[in-house]
Amino acid sequence: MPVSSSQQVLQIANLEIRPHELQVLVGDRRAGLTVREFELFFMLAQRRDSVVQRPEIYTSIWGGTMQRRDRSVDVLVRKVRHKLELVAPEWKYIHTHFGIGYRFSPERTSASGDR
Amino acid sequence: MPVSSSQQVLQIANLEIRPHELQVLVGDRRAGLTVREFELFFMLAQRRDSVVQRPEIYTSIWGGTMQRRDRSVDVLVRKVRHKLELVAPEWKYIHTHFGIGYRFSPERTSASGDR
DNA sequence: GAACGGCTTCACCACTTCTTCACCAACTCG
DNA sequence: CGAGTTGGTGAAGAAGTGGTGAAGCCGTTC
Repeated sequence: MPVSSSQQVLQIANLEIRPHELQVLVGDRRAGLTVREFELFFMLAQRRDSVVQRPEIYTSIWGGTMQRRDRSVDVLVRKVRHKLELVAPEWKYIHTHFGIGYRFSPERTSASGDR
Repeated sequence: MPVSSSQQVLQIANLEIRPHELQVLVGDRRAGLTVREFELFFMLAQRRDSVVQRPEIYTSIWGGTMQRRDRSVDVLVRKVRHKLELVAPEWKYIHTHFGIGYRFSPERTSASGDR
């Protein structure tokens, strides 16, 4: 039977994203994201290289409308970044666009060892 | 006559899994799983290293749709883990992924660093 | 019909994750 | 440069999820 595109495994840069398992892998290492964290990361990854506005991110994950000054998205981004840094220290995936939102674009940083 | 792939004996780590006998062996020791327990274990073992979501496990064993808060899968996992620990105390086979499901990956638990 | 084994359900508890808050750093604009 | 706004971060309480032992149910065996 066919697999919907949202369930297909994504291979981006050094990442393997498995929607069906809610897993993000860097080589043989697991990022260990929670369900919410994965939803955020996957949602951004699907829109690779585009800036996604905060309210849109919020609605996509929590549904409903984001309140002004709600920090839920920021906190979630922080946690995802942290966990990814543990498994891929020399990479940056989520970039901040001040006053707008976030953008997923894998970029290698200037650290030495790649593993 | 030919044997379907799901009936082939699986050799994984220190385990021998015989689908046609519904037996799991560790060396010459039998795990002594019941039919249900074997179904669970075998189903996960066939998907080695992938995270299988709870509702999928449920459907695979009981059929139908898993109710929210249904603990059948958890309890079954508990029993399988227990019986395997009796025959292979220094191994872990079934790993929990919080909020998602379970993953079969044989790992030695004793104090010897490997990664 | 009593004993037994396996399956299901329940309740309690430990642990993980989520949400919110406060404080500080970074950025924008005049 | 200074005021105001936006994002980064750590922490704490709340909420959710899984581990676990045991009781009840059911069919089978003796």
